[in-house]
Amino acid sequence: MELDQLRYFLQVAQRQNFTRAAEDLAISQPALSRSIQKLEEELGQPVFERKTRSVALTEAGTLLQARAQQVLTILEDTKAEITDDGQSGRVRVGAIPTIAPYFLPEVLRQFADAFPKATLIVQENTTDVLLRSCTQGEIDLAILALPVPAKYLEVEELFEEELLLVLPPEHPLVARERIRISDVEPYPFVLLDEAHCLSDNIASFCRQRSFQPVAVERTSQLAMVQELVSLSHGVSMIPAMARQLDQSDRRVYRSFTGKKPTRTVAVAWNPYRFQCRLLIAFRERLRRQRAAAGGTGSASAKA
Amino acid sequence: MELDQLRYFLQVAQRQNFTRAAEDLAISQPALSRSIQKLEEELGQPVFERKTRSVALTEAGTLLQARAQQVLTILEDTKAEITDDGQSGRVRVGAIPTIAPYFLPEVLRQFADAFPKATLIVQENTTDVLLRSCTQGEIDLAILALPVPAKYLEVEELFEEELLLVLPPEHPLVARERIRISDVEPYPFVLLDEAHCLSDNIASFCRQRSFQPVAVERTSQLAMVQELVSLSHGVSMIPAMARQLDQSDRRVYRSFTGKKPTRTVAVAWNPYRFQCRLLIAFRERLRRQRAAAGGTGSASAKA
DNA sequence: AGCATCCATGCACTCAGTGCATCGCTCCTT
DNA sequence: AAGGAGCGATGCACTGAGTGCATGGATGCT
Repeated sequence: MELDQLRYFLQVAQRQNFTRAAEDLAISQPALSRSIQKLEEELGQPVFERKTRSVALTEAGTLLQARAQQVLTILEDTKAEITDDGQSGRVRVGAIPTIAPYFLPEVLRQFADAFPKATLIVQENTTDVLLRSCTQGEIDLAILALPVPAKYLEVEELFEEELLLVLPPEHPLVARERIRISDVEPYPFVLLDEAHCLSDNIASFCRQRSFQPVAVERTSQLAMVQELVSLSHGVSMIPAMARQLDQSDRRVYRSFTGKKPTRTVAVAWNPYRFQCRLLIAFRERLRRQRAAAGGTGSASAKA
Repeated sequence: MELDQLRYFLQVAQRQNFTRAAEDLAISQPALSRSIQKLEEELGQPVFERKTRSVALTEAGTLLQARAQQVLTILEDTKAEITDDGQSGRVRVGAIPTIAPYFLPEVLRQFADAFPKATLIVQENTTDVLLRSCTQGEIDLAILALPVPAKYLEVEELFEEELLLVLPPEHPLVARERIRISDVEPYPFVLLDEAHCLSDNIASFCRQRSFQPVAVERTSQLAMVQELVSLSHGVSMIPAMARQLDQSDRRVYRSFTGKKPTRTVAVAWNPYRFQCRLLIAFRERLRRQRAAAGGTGSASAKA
């Protein structure tokens, strides 16, 4: 049994397809086939069930997948731990799409300046994918919004951030001095796909006020939501950090009067993995950024 | 990093010597040197400190040793778990020298009959070595006498066994109807090396009766103790199971009157490792043997 | 029926890992 | 002080495991 075999195996298991996995691994498909064959020969039974259009893990394969993952993570962490000089290394950050472009760039810039030898890798994905990646050691930490449904992960809250009402310029509510959450109930919403946790945050906040926002349209990007609001397709709620970067005058942001809707931004990581000094430094920077981001966010909301 | 490199590394770490390790691994010394060099190159620092007469682990090496051990054990167990058919496989048994030749052969014979496809490997060693081997996954279970000073190991008592007094035929105590433990205090003892736990068992038992046995001679084998007793070098105490196999009439065995000295035979194993069906079957056989061995032991003691 | 997709197999090649011979260093012995 | 033994490192040549290319064989889609 060789480590390459295990890496190959894991890729095939993930892709459920030899050809694609071979491409990912930058080897030829025959080489991959033979490598897996050899592994199966050694184990005395197949790890994949070859179906006509794809492959599936056998029982043995499922067991091997967990252990192979574990072994490779241990070795990777060991290597990191030994070579940890606090300066060079790799930090793989995951963030949800409604945070990434608004919060990360400044942190990344500062971090890259402070640690020029470090390699930063950013992955943008939905909460569930990020948490799985974090658990499996594919990323080192994830920046997302509460709630975080994950056992075995350490979660630290960074800051609470206001969700602002965004309106088309000609919307009747624009003229209002004070807007309460109940005031928006009659108006249709533009929301993100259900995969995005921001939709959950908004729905959850509305539910507390006993109404369900009616989505007339669902998009996959926050920028698209903003554009659709400008075109009067509906109203929406946008995190303060996204409002910061919005230079357009084709929409208007308003802070709610009374109890304001918020989301809490947090960082999650796998405490069972080795935490190199670079990682600890990165989390420290996230905490420092917290004050800044949270502060600006609120300030802007009041403006 | 390759698994072979880790295996090589562990062997060198254990032997503290490249040449010997190479012999163990059945590769040439240059090949081993280069393999380690490559490993060190990948880690960016040496794992061994080359001293003139031997090599020692560096800090990085110490860390790597633990992880490499862990990884190889996981993989070995995974393989065992996948290929576990309850019939074939390998069982590595360790036993202390004062149990091995008297208790194991019958168990091994029965087990080999019941599981002809299984491979049995027996290692005879002192308690501390066996426990370390068990923890590190070098053996699957260890048969020894209580107490077992090991955290992280599961211990199951098998049976309690009487320690018999063994005397030269012309010894004054031979004529006695009843011999109490205090009666042997004046006589010099022939004992095993201090490395053997039987010496501890005997010393501990005597200490409870407020005396320290005086050893005139120390040997490394129980058979040698028996022979020296025959030659009137002293008296000794011998486990009942060893008396069973002793056909000689050049020494006499006596059971103590009153509280009899005993030792408790137990089996220990590493519960964090995969327990293949063969292993479970082996332990089951040990338990069954318990009745037989314990029974015969006591019966003989009374005779 | 024809085509696309997917994994397995035949064949030739390359280079990483190995063994042999030897070097260089240190320590021990006389 | 000199010679020898022990130990790891290095030069060099070789071999075979792993790889890529081309292709086969099976299945499903249109």
